[in-house]
Amino acid sequence: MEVKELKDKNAEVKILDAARKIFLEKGLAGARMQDIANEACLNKALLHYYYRSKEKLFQTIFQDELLNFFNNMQEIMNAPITLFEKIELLVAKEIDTMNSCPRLPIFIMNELTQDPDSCLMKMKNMEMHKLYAKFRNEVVAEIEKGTIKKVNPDHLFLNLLAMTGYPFMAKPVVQGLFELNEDGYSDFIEQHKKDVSKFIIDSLIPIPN
Amino acid sequence: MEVKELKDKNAEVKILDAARKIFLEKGLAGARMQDIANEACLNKALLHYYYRSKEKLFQTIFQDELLNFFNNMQEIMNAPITLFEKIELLVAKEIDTMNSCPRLPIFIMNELTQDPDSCLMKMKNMEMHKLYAKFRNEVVAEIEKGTIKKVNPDHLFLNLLAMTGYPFMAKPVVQGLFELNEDGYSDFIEQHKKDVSKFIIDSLIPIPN
DNA sequence: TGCGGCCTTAACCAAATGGTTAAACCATGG
DNA sequence: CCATGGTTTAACCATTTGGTTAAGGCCGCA
Repeated sequence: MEVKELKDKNAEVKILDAARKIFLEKGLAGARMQDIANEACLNKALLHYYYRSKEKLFQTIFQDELLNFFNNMQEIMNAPITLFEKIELLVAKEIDTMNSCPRLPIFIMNELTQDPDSCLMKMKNMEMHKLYAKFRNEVVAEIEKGTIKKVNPDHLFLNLLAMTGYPFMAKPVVQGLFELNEDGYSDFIEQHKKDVSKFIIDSLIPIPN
Repeated sequence: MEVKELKDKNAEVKILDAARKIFLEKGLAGARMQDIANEACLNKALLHYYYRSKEKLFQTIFQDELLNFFNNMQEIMNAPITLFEKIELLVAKEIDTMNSCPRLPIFIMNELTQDPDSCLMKMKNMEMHKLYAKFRNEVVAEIEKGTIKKVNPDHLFLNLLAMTGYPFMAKPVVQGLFELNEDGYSDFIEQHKKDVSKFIIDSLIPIPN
């Protein structure tokens, strides 16, 4: 029985891993069930045995990746650290996550764009807004204390997400624009991590009188 | 002859317009030739008559949109205005362009990700790097004059692109996060336009002694 | 060893999809 | 008024694709 369970799990996991890879690479519309089966070294019928349809399999993967995508945020938002530390951590961890899976952000955003209604629902379910409210409140509090400049927290947070996510979504453009090969791109991203933190935090430090 | 030419153009243009709409909406893999034909109120065979294949039709559209996407940059980079004015103009015009076609950036980036090799080639053809070099040189010059802080022009420029492009690419997330309906989103983007310019320019102004 | 139930697969199916073709259409010029 | 050229269409075709099924395999168990 143990051996069988192991095998089961392996089959299911193999499918999931393969599906993740193919869907991330080609998106829902571009992915073929046969590609996933090949990637998993399994028969196509297996996919339908474990997951009823392409759509179901996709939703399984997508839900997972969406959580993955916003996971760091959850942790960091609730950590007992200063605002500046939160910003630094958010930037660093977000970039690290994407570095380990560069197609994640463009995949997520593209599929969400294809089906924005389900997006709003999912984000409600994940209580994204409540999560973000913590950040916003802290920014407002710091402004009232006078420890940071008066800025709009919404735009601040969006800019943070933008500067961390965009370099991955626009990877080919970045490589073309700055004439970077793969190694050069990696180095660039590593610099970018520090640059973004500094950029944001500098923008918040009040002008000394 | 005039009438026929008019008709010709109308048919070709109708196909192109329809294709643009469908491809932008669903991407290359998700778009169906029949969808395009329906959208254009024409027979599917017409598409193949004017453009040999789906791939050819797509390339026509894509090349066009890529130019459209980087068009503002070209103009503004060469204008005889100050660096700060260039930054303001870049942000404003880039956002205006995307506002009139919100799916453009995610479409471009997603398709480029699907085929990064052709991306590098296209960007070489468009001399993007030469175009960007103008901006970089101006930043370096201003730094040497001491009129702006010492910053890395590459990251500065990437951040500019990121903050302008990301809000459109991540539109569903932005709407979910800040609980915005369509009107609220439009207003938010309009604020964002000003916010980003200010954010960048403030980050460049040297700290007064 | 053989029974029984879950796994796995090759073969198959219907629908969708990109693409072709041959015939009809239609304005123009002789 | 017909011949001619490009233009438009309905019907058709081959392949791909998501999905099904029925037969066999494998494993623990008696």
